[in-house]
Amino acid sequence: MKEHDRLAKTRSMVIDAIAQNMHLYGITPSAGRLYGLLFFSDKPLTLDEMKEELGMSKTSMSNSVRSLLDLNMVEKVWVKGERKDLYSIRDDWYQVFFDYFTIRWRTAITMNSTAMEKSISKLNELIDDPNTTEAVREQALTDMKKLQERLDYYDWQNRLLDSFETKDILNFVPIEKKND
Amino acid sequence: MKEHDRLAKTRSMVIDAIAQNMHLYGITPSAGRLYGLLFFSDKPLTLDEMKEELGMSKTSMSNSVRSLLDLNMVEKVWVKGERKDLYSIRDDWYQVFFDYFTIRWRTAITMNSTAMEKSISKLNELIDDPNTTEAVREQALTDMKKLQERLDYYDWQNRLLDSFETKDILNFVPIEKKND
DNA sequence: TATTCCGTACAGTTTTTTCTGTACGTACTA
DNA sequence: TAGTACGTACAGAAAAAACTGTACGGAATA
Repeated sequence: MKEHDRLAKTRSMVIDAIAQNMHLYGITPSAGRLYGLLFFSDKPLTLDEMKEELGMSKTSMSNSVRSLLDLNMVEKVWVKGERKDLYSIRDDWYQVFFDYFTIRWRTAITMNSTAMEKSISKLNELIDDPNTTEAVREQALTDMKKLQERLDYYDWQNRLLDSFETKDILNFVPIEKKND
Repeated sequence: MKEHDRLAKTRSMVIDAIAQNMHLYGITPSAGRLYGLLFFSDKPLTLDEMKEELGMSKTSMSNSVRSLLDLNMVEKVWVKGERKDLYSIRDDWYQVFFDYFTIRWRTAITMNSTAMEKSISKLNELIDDPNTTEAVREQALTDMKKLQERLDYYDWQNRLLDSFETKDILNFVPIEKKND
């Protein structure tokens, strides 16, 4: 069985690396290991198989799978005559990469933008209020300028994310590398 | 003091949003709050001022500042005749954004690529070994193909990151939005 | 040189997150 | 309809992370 060990060791080295870096996607190392397992698996796996393979509880597998599903990194597969749910890795890496930004970054940018727009509106009220002292009005104007700059930046980020979502970015950075 | 409260409330709303979304950069909410504080501060702050403002320990401030420094989100400022270290936010947002990918993503991609290249090399040995059974050889070939595909994907990511690092991306997604 | 002040390493505590086992709702089977 | 199998909600346990106070090394001051 020496040769199987060599194969397994090779796999686990890669899985370790993947698991360790999965935090970039907000995924725990455990879910990262699961992802690595699915990466090498040539057939979809059930929760019980995962549990068996990783020596963890079924509940953990269920949760990990969900977090991977949320990011479209994994998909549920239907297999005729199989009662259990089956999951396999989604192998269009580029789409997964783009989805991550659409799902996580877009949300964050929107949240921040919304808060800042609300804030700007409140600051405007404050500035227009005749009872506001000059010192406060000045401060409000300074804050508003900062917020406005930041909103411009978020607008840029949104446009970058647009190019991900539409895959336009691939015109600029093509999948096939230029042969030069 | 009603007007100061309104100003403060407006700020804290924005700071909350920032703090909450800072996890995208692998920054804790606490460090995120600090970042928000520095965002609005019109002068560099000392650790003691931060500690005072956020009601946390100086040690925490020290750690938070370091994590922000690591990502180039904050910079140490020298002020004549001041013994304490002063820190202010780096306000070239775009650069900060690019730096994040250079610092965190590039590292991760390199780690994964290295592991996979090593793995491929081991698999090649296994394939060349005359003692290897046919079943294992086949499996090794399958694994190798997967790893090779993944390496191509990492190469694409690296090229995307190159365009960030060189700021070439700004030719594709310009800071100034087109007026259409 | 002695003294004071500053930032951080370190160890211990608190808080948060992750993981597990049990229990339950739903869907398939007989 | 009763029984079985599956996935997940929930509560508690274990592990990890964040936070604090103390103590120390190094730099500025006197």
